[in-house]
Amino acid sequence: MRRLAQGFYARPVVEVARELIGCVIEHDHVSGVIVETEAYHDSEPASHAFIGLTLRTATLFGPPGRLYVYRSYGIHALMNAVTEAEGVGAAVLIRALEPVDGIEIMRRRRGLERVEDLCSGPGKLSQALGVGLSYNGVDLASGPVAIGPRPRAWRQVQILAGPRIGITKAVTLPWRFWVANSRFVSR
DNA sequence: CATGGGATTGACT
DNA sequence: GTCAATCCCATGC
Repeated sequence: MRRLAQGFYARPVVEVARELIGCVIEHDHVSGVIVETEAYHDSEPASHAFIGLTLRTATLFGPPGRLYVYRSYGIHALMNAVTEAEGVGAAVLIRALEPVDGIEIMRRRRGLERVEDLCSGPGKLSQALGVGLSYNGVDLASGPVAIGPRPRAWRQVQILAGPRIGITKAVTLPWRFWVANSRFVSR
């Protein structure tokens, strides 16, 4: 699969979050189309990067086009694509996929049958793809996880925007994007 | 060194 | 609708 170049990520995070909708994410022959994203930026308190550069946030402040993976609620691995210039802490959380390849592998990893339940949440899709904490910092342009451009059929889909989910600060920013009428978005 | 919170999920009432 | 699981990391003593 042809991959998005680093320049794609080296732009304002909200723009990248919107444009990642419809793109394909792939790991080890398992793949899906991104149908839901959220943007996070160090200027607003919902972002992990808001506290500044620490051991945890180092990947966020690093070069764009890398993967930021962290553990949520002690249980789940959540995946983000790092954006903007090095030194700015900004990333796009991948929140849901429409499964494409390796659906049987996803079912085995998730222990579930329904296709709509495999990747319809940020913790679910990491498990379905087989991506864990050890992937923090890998380069999306050359590493084991790849993101490619929108297939032709996905170039015209309607994208909606609204408030982000599951946060307690900056709750009104409309920085969540999703495909209208998709059965594969979270919730 | 101890503590507290969290960008979630699945099970249960 | 409610709620617990579970662990990494930042912070404070």
